Amino acid sequence: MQISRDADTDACDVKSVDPGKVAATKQAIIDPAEAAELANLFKLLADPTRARLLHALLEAGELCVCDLAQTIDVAETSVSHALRLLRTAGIVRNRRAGRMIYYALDDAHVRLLLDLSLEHIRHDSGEGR
Amino acid sequence: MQISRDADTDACDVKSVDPGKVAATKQAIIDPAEAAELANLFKLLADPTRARLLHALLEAGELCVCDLAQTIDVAETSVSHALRLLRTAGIVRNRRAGRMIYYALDDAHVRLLLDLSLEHIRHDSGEGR
DNA sequence: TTTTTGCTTGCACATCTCGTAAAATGCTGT
DNA sequence: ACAGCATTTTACGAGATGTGCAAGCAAAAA
Repeated sequence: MQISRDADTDACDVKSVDPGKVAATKQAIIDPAEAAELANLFKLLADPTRARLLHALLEAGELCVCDLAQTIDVAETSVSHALRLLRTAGIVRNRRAGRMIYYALDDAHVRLLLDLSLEHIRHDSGEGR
Repeated sequence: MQISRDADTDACDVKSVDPGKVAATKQAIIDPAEAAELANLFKLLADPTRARLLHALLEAGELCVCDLAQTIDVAETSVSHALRLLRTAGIVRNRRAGRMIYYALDDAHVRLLLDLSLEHIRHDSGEGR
């Protein structure tokens, strides 16, 4: 069980139980940059307010900020802050109509993510760990 | 469909632009408890270390902690912390073999989420909105 | 014009999260 | 028993995050 010393990815002596598998997996997985991007996407969904906001838009199609705030029962300021993040990330889109601003979902992948994860938690509910 | 003023959900005078849509959406979306659960699921994926960890397990099938740490190039302690969260949430499963502990994915939904979101960031790269 | 309405932004604060270091646990081999 | 290794746990500090308040802005109403 000698340890490969060539190290195509790392420099000195590191102990691996299965160096071959490590090397193979190492180049199969996403790089740190992609991982950060992926994490940022999930971070946007990882907040109750934003999750409900997105779900509301998924159901209603389009809503102005005040109705959105009322729907999820959160202060308008919070909603605005949340929407800003989602807008910057390209997940929602907004349209001005007079003094109101209507928001809508603008990302097909996010719809799927929401649906899939809803299914997940609903199937898992009631299971102890 | 006139708007009921009794307010089954809110108390006093709140201004809605489209009260009907608000009421309809309000009962169609997830409640705060489910939203929190959903957010917690996404929180687990919303970290570069955990994302790469999961992706590594997705590719390799099963790996011990030290190999996992080496694969994603992170200190074993950090990996252990990350795995604890994933294990508690039921996303990964572990098996002891001698002094090593092997981890593997234990959630089909999470596989789909990972794949779907990878597709997302790979399709969106370089696209402006 | 001035006022009001709908929304956004900047700031302060409390809270949470992640990684590191150090100590503890559990298993193997001598 | 003891030493050594793989992993976990605890404690702690730096950084990030969500929310409310108050001020700012833009469009409609007076």
